[in-house]
Amino acid sequence: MNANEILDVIEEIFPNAKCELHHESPFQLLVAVVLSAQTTDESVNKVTPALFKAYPTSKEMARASISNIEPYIRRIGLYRNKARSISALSKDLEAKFNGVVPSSYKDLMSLAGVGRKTANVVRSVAFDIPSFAVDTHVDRVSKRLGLAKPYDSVEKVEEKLKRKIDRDRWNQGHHDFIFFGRYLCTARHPQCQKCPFTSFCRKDKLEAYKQKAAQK
DNA sequence: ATCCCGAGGG
DNA sequence: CCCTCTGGAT
Repeated sequence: MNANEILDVIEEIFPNAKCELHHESPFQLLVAVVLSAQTTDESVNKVTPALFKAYPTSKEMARASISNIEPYIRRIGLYRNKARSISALSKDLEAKFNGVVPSSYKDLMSLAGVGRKTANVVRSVAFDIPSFAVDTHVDRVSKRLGLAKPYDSVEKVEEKLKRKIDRDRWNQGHHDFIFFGRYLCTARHPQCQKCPFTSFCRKDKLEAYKQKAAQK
């Protein structure tokens, strides 16, 4: 089964895969994605309503002190780094881009706390530019399904997925993999009974590789 | 390679 | 108790 066929099957199981981070503007999406690092989006959605009510745009966020931002996001973890990031990011957005979220990798990744993965999500969801963000779910699922090697970096995984999947399916395919990884092919106790791909799954090989890499 | 870090699930 | 959650900067 090739990558496009795998997507066909996943879309039968999860017909409504989409971005689940609540936001009302590209700026709010950008902040929500930064907050989502190592955190479930469900947790992010619990804190963003109050945060965005207090600071709806980069203008208000840039004026807030970090110590005023922290209480809003403390519950999601990594909160000091994240408060510092969204403060600096908002100030930069005002100063360099007049508060308008840019769409190029170069401009997006020049912002505090924004790396390749966050830039890809913003490009895809806010601007509908074909992109393929590789996060923990996409990385794990791609390697279990044999679309990437266990030792591939996230950059290499992104490159391979973009090569193997039709360009007009990149944005939807990203969310398909996320839903598959979040709700079926989970990290800890995947529901292999419900999985249509067990005949070629490489979960065991991936875990063996990780074991080996963890020693030393 | 390590650190940041709280919440929720098993 | 232990693991995982749409990472990024140092």
